[in-house]
Amino acid sequence: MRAAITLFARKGFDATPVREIADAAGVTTGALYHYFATKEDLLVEVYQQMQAGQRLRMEAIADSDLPLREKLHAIISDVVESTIADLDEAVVFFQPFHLLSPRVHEMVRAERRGYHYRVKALIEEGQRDGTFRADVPTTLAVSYHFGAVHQLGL
Amino acid sequence: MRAAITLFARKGFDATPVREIADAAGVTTGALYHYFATKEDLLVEVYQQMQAGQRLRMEAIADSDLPLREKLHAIISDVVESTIADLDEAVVFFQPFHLLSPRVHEMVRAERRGYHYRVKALIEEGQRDGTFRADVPTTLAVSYHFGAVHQLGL
Amino acid sequence: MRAAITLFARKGFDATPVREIADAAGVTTGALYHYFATKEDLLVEVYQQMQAGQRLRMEAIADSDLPLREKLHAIISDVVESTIADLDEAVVFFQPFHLLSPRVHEMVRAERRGYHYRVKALIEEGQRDGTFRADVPTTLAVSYHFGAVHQLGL
Amino acid sequence: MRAAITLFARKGFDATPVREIADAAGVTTGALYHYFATKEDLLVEVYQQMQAGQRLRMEAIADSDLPLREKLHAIISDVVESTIADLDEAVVFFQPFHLLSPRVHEMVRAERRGYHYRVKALIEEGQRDGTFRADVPTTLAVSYHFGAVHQLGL
DNA sequence: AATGAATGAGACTTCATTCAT
DNA sequence: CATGAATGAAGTCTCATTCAT
Repeated sequence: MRAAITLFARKGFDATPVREIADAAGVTTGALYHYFATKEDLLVEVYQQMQAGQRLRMEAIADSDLPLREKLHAIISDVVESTIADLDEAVVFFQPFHLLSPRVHEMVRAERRGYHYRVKALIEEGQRDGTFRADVPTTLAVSYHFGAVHQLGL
Repeated sequence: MRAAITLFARKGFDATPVREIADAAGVTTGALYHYFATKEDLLVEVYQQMQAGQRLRMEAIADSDLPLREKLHAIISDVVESTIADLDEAVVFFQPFHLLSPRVHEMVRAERRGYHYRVKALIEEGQRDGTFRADVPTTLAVSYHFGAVHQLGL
Repeated sequence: MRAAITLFARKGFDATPVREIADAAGVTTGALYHYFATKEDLLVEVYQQMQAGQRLRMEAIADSDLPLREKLHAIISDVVESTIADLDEAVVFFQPFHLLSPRVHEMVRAERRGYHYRVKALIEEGQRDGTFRADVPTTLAVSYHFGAVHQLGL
Repeated sequence: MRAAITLFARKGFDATPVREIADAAGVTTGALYHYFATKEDLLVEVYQQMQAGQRLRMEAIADSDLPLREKLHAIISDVVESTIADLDEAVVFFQPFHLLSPRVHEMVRAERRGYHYRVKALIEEGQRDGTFRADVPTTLAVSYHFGAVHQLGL
């Protein structure tokens, strides 16, 4: 999966032959197909692993007892830091996922929805208790900042 | 080129057979190859057309005699509007271009650099004459806002 | 298609690589796939051609104004003769078609049904007008004789 | 071997992966290869088992002290009955064996020859002592009737 | 200029078979 | 004896590109 991430980041999914992934990983294609039924399956598992990691870290922060303002700061920082920490992973992760198979597309969307939903809840909590301004649509705020962050990372 | 944009947006460059573009355009592959030497050439011309349009509109605004603040507003608005006006084009345009061929990559980078350079100049002008705050790195400001805008558009 | 018939007869469908058919036909695999979308498609067309020929000849006899007894004789003779005339074709044709794809299977069954139905009608006509014995189930008679003939041919 | 027969009957030899046979039999491929050196070997043993059974039953009848006419009747009946009793086995058994490996091919031919030889001997005995008509080529009679029977069975 | 059949390299995937454990 | 991961050759099919007409 490491090899796959690196190559998908560098050349894109379609432009990366399975053979090359296998070589980079030091296995034969046969062996690779022993563990991943399909090239797409490999992609799916890569995404799942990345998303699970990101979600877990976010939830740990959200469930902590930091003040709201610091929670949000920590969450955004985590995105920036993890992006920088593994650029290949980030490149794959923030790829226009509508180009990928419908299966991956739907999976990413679902995860993303959950992620945004949780962050939105935090902001709304802040708006209610006066920590944050309440005169801006929450969704817009979320999208705008994440968008900016992602773009910076890449 | 219209057909190519639509298909590249929907399925990605690698996943779009030349044959399909030709069919969608109502020509034969032979005819298509008469005008574009290569599939990649077609992509290059698509990018050039899109970039030329965007740059021209930006420069018209920058060279106008609007007040600085309104110039920047108009430029950003133009990005948002043109994104919305032709989503397929936008999807192709804001694709991670490092995945495309080195040739396209370099072309896009060069154009992008020029575009940012011009916008940065406007901001710096504003910072000098007191229109804008001067305590933020200009580059960061540019990237952050364009990043946010792009992300919103898609 | 000639090349395909020969090879399918000699080695069976599964055991015949597309490459080999193309070579035998003196074309490239690419060209072959230009005309037949799939290896299975090629098989389907081979069957259709064979069945159309056989049915046409049978119907010509059935619609002629020969006496009934001679019609049946001619039909059976035609099966024997065409079997001998092109053994490769016969080998493919009388293969256990349930092993082939469901699509071919169903097509062959449908044709076969039509063929048997026509022959059965002739026999029944003969039974009604006293030309043939009427104390044997028609279906059994048809199956028995065709079975014998096919087996002899192969 | 049971599993193999079922699958060979249903999908054909070439279209049946060893893995699937092993799974159906509830063993691992490794274990299967412990008992059969080759996929083809498995096929050979399947055929041998089927042929041995059929030949033994035939010889028991031929060596009995039934009258000739009843012997032949019993032999044909046995073919019909055993065909019906295990259709999967019959499907494999009456497959166009020239498609199988030369080794199996030759084995089947040899057995078949022996079988036919014995039956032919019975018929000739009957022709000499006047039980059967002697104005038909024996070989043709044998082939014709077995062919019909096989075809009916399948 | 247009056509579209042909090319052939290369992609994904399967599978009989082996072998260290 | 059994396991099942690993091997790698081979198979089907796709597709960018060419070229005679």
